[in-house]
Amino acid sequence: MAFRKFTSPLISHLTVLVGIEIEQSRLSQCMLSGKSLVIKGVKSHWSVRKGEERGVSQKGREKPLVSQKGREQRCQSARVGKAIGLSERARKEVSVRRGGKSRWSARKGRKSYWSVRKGGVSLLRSIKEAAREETRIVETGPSNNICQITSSEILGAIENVIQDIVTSLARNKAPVLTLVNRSDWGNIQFKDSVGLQMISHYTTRKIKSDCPKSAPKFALILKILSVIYKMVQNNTYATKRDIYYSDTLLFGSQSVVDNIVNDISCMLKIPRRSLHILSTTKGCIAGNLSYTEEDGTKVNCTCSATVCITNINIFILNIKDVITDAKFILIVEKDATFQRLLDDDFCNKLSPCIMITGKGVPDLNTRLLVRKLWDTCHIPIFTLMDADPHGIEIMCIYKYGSVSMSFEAHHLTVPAIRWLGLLPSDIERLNIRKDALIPLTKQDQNKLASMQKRPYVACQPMWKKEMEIMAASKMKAEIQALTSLSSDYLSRVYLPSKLQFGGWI
DNA sequence: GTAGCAGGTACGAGAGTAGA
DNA sequence: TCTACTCTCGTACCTGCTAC
Repeated sequence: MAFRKFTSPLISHLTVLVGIEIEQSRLSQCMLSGKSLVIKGVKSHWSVRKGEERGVSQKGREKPLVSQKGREQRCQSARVGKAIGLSERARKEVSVRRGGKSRWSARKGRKSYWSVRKGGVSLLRSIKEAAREETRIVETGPSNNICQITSSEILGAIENVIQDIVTSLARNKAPVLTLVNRSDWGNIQFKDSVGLQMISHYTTRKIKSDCPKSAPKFALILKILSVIYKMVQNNTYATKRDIYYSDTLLFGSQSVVDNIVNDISCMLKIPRRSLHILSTTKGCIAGNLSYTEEDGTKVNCTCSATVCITNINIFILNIKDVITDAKFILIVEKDATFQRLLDDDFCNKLSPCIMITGKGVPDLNTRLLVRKLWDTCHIPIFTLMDADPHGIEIMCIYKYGSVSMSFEAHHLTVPAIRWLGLLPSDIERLNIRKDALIPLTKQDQNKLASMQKRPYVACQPMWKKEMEIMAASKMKAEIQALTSLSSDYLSRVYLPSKLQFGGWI
């Protein structure tokens, strides 16, 4: 009786939150017998398993949970925007660049940074050497196989969480959810071959259902778990934004949903994409690359007279038949620079290559794609970032991952990535005008100082030196600062020189 | 055509708060 | 008082809409 008295109202509340109808009479039997929970009212994951055996319908994937129209509009507008070529800002930049006087000829005769290196090696040779170096690095790393998690495993993991909650209720204990401290550097270790990685004995935090402070979060976690459960069952997809808009009053703000989704992903040890939560297309790719998507669609990113830019979507992980003659991959921080290099036909002019931009901080899809291409092609990957603390930060996210997503580092990082530019030492070496530079703000300086303390900086003495140069000069520079030298200095001089003479660190 | 704003993807740091 | 946790704010990048 005591069991029923305690569990009935709570289970009722719980089932409303979770959206899963649990047969109470069977539940109590399960509690006593230790058998699995009986869940009804929604399609059992067993039927999903059977569906998997029959083959999952593509149609289901094309029918997300909510806001399908809105997402399609966003993706469509992005496609159209890219297809027409330059963005508004990029066009503005081009107009500003007109009239820029080249200073390259003026620098002829001055002792060059490059001349210090004994005899310039050819582009192909230096790149091949770099590739061999990267291969040696990755060989020491862990397996690169990205495991695919089945729907039944995901549903099972969620059911285990619910079962633990119900078991606590049955024992007259307030249910508690245990989450990993994702933002704690103490839970992170640095491995040169992987990047930032979560340690096995990480610290956790408790989300108690009987504590006024954490109870709302406890409920929201269950709510989102139920959303994920249904999406996995029905093979539908949604963005975090979609989930937020499904009940804005309940969630309050998008950041609440963002945090909980990441917490759930970390708690279940299941990547976010496997939870059927995807991101709006953000990254773009162009260059010497073609592949076949999971549904058989052939995608050609090859740059030619008509620029072809492909948006990076959630299904990038399942691409096959990757064909490329590219000698290297160039990751560009900003979309404006990406567009400018496409205008200059950089992908074909120098040597066939692939260009990728994550438009600032990269989303998961872009990071997955970089990793996928690295695993598939084994060609050198270089980054072109602003010479400021945020540029370095973004590069580190590609190379070593982020703290909060360290539990997925194996699938997202490429430690072999090299910093091609814009290096703080380039600012003085190229004699970039002072008025093209920007003073470091106090926040920039704080960020730089905190980054210098990070574990991966210790094993990158060249990076450390560049950071020290930036800290000492108290100045930063955007990639666009190179246009103060000449309008096409970046694609005509800077990048070819860097690639030819191995100007990366 | 341009500027401003809202909203989208990320990230981290630090202040504030509640509980032990 | 200390610790753990949450929330806010700031950074980067972008697009789309609206008013002028």
